[in-house]
Amino acid sequence: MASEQGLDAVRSVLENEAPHLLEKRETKARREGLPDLNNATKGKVVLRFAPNPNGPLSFGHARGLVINSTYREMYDGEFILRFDDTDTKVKPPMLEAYKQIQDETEWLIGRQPDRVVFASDRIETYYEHAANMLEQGFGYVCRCSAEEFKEHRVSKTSCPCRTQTPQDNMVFWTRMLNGNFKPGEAVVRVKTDMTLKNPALRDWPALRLQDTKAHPHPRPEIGSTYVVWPLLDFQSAVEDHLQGVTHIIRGKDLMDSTRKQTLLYEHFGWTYPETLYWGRVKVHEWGGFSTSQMRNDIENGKYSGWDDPRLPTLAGLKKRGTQALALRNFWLELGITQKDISVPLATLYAHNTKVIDDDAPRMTFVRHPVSFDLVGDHQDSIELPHHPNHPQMGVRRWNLSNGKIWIESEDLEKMDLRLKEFADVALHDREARLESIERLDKRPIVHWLSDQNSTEGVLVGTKDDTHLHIEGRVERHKHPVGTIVQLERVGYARIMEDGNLMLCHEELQAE
RNA sequence: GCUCGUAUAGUGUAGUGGCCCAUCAUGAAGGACUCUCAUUCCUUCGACCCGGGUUCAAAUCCCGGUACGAGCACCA
Repeated sequence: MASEQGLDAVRSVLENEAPHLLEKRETKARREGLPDLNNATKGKVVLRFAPNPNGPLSFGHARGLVINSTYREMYDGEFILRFDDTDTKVKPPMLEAYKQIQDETEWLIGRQPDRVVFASDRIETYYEHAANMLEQGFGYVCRCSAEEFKEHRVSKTSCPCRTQTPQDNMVFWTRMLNGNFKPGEAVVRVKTDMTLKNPALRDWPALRLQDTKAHPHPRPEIGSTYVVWPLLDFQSAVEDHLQGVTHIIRGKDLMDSTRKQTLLYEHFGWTYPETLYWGRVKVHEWGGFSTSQMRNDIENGKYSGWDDPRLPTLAGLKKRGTQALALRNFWLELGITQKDISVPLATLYAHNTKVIDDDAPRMTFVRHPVSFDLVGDHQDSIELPHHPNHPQMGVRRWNLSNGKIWIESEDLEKMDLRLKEFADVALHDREARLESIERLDKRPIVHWLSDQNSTEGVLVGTKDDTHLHIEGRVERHKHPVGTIVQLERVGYARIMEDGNLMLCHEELQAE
């Protein structure tokens, strides 16, 4: 009917016979941004992000920062940055990382955290809760070796220490604090249930001993002060409660941690925060990087530092010109699904391009340049816009009075070229003969450089795990260090401290 | 092995029983604009892991299978 009499005819029939069918269907709106939090009241939400400062922040850390701080904005709540620096041997903190992480946090989320907490400043507080736990009988000092306890965990049997009286436990606890035990000889456990289905939850360890003489804490004010240190599950659980954290959003690798901590909260009579998890994210182009592996590779010279652009650190990404907003948009788009995913860098680059293109002045870089002499009448100078879509950004003026120009060697295959914004030329030997100022035909348009307005320069970048190093001529400019420019026909680049250019989005041209 | 979790286009993502022959982005291909292989815009391509069940109705709920991931550290 619609095809024969038109839609209007159909409509009029419906109006008469079934008007309700014409009512606008309410289409499900695609959800914008992050989903609502459970049990969240505006103004009362407290979130935290708790990295170990054993190195600067990496790409993956950005997720925790972005998601948590975005919820802070959504609910007008509080965001805590907490340094979980309670291990001095396996993953020892790095002193410089404390400040760097705070700086990077501010860079990424655009504001300072509402609170900054150092776990290593709060050891006495954790002790109080440990003592409390022992006195109340839901914790005990276990003097079994790790191997011995493992057998108990597997066989669902209690170890001999489990039935000690609170008094005995307090005696052992004091001896732990006094350094009468060596690391490995005693540990404080939370009494749960040795028959729990999940073996990970059975009487889990809460505090242990560390040889802080041999491995002092890197913060000088802490150093070797303490020998008893809380483990993550205990420290984090107690601190979350003390700080009034209402929502925890973290990796699903910590799901069992939530269960362990919930058991502890039950003992203390506390209510566990709402918890959300995200799955693992891999980037196609990056293998597995661990903080300790990166540290090794930096020390042995494989990478130039934490800001080596080949590294998935925030510092490395920043050096390549990745914008904080692009990173935020990227993580917000992924959301908080529990799926394990693998994303290509192209996705991050797409976000970055959107952020930078409007503000990126155009510049010219001629790779593998070949010089030509202009032959024919031409003006002494030309003007080029800084940005084709934004005339208000002004123009750059090139001087052509010495008649010498540079062209990319890759463009020489064609003899007839259009020098962008200038003239049609024909190449012969090292001469570029002017054929027309007006564009007359469809010959390819190439970028080029006036000799007087360019210097030798280097374009660097990365290709997989190697450096890209392209010699060429770079246009003279007055942009400050750090400016993101667009090298026409080449790509976006960041102006570096040494005056060279760093490609923002690796890929193309394996040279 | 035990425990837990997840499965929607190439890659991500929306979707919590009917508005879904499935959203949005990215990607790829084509096109418009442009004196950049940029930006912007348009078009096209492409998916509900498998098998049962519940229901008038299932991507959505249940069960089973499969796949992938994580935890079972005196690391975080």
